[in-house]
Amino acid sequence: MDHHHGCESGGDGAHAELEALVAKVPLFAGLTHEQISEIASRVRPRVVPRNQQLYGAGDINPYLRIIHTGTVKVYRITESGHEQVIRVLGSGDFLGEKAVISPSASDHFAVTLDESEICSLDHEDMRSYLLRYPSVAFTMLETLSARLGTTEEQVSAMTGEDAAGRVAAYLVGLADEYHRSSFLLPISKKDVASYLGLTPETLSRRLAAFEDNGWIHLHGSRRVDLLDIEALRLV
Amino acid sequence: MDHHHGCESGGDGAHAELEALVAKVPLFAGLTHEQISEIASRVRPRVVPRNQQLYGAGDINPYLRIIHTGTVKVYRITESGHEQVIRVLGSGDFLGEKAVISPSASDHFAVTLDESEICSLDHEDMRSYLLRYPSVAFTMLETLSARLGTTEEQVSAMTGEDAAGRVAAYLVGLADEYHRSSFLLPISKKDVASYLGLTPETLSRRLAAFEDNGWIHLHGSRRVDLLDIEALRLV
DNA sequence: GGTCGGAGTTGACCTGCGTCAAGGCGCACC
DNA sequence: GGTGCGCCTTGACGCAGGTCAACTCCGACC
Repeated sequence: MDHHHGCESGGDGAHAELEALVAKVPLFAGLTHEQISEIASRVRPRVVPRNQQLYGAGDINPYLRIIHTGTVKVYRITESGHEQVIRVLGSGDFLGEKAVISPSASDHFAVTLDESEICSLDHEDMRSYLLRYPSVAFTMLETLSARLGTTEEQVSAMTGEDAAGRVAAYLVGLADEYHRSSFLLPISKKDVASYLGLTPETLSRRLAAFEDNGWIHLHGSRRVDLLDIEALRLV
Repeated sequence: MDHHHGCESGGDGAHAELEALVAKVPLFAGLTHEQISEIASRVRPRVVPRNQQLYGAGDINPYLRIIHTGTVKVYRITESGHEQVIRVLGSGDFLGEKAVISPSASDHFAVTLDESEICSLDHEDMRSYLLRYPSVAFTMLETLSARLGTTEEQVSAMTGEDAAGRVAAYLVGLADEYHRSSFLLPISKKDVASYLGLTPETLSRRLAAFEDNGWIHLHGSRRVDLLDIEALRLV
């Protein structure tokens, strides 16, 4: 199997591959071939190993990063040392936009969960695309607006739903996203717990209770089968 | 005292006033006089009484709204009936951008807390400004990015800090924002409690405890004097 | 300025979830 | 394929904060 990742540097062939990669990024959908080509020529592709920190709190992160393959976890650490998972990004998603929009030290961390192909774009370049290509800015607005909606939902779930409700809603949400009732958790249970604002112990107990009720079935440490989605929807 | 609100309809004088008003909106900062004038001619100004709902969950809210004066509370209601205050907007802020960016039924509510001057902009018009005037899109990106940061902080505070910590951080945040240690709460204590993910009872108890400690002084139902900001910063 | 309703306060109670602790186990890396 | 670390689970326990209830009080509106 020829591992010829598009994100590696090289000659003209590599550039053509890069263009194909950039063309697939939602953020750049709707641009002309020439515009794609311009962007591709300024992009810095890289294969990042698993568990690599992309940037941390306090860093002046100088790049907008686009994930081609792999998964990235974004989290913060509160003063009291508590780790809070903010969101998990996958193929086609971008991160580091905050520094592009308003340069400042980051207040959160980003780390790869799998080996990932990630392209980096310089701030100045990205700003110029935002100002010159309205569709890029508009797509970014769509994304940020959607993220804001998700995060707001996270807030209201934290106080409006109890542990069981949040866990059930999370599982049903995954099933909806994947269009099936059996799936692998995208992140470790520890991280799921953090994302839901719970301790791992509480998550474990709720899942065990769901399994006792015959609503779900757990397999290994990642696989989840939803047996009674309706019951889960009713919390 | 001549109450000649700029946001009322009328002849050319009113249009000039409208332009002045639009020119002051951060979202439109950096536009030329002509561009401002174009926007002003499409804007629908209105004086909205206190406690008026601007839109509710389920509505297809057809306008981007810009607040010239007054205060607007944005909140959601969870399935379990819990009210969660998401944010409070004031002079110069806008709301309803979500529907402009991705038309869909709203999932939250917006209500005025004071009599407010609010201008409405049609979706289609706003979209055209976003696509034609990059600075408008960029400013909106700045705003959404800042809101996202605030909301993410809300999330981590919910699970990372206890009630006292959240209340203290909120008070210190207000003092920073107003640059003084004595101020009026921008919203009712009930709404503050909701914003912080607490019950009114718990908020009341924490404030009482702070007062017992000599850290703050409460006056009437809205005035707060911070007597020992350092103690509050240490939770 | 009166009056009425909702906001705020205070108290008592109780429970859900965090904390601490200990043990098993899976998975990643060697 | 071994092995060891860190994830996951299970149990016991305590308490922060939610709930219910009763009362006060402010302030909006007439």
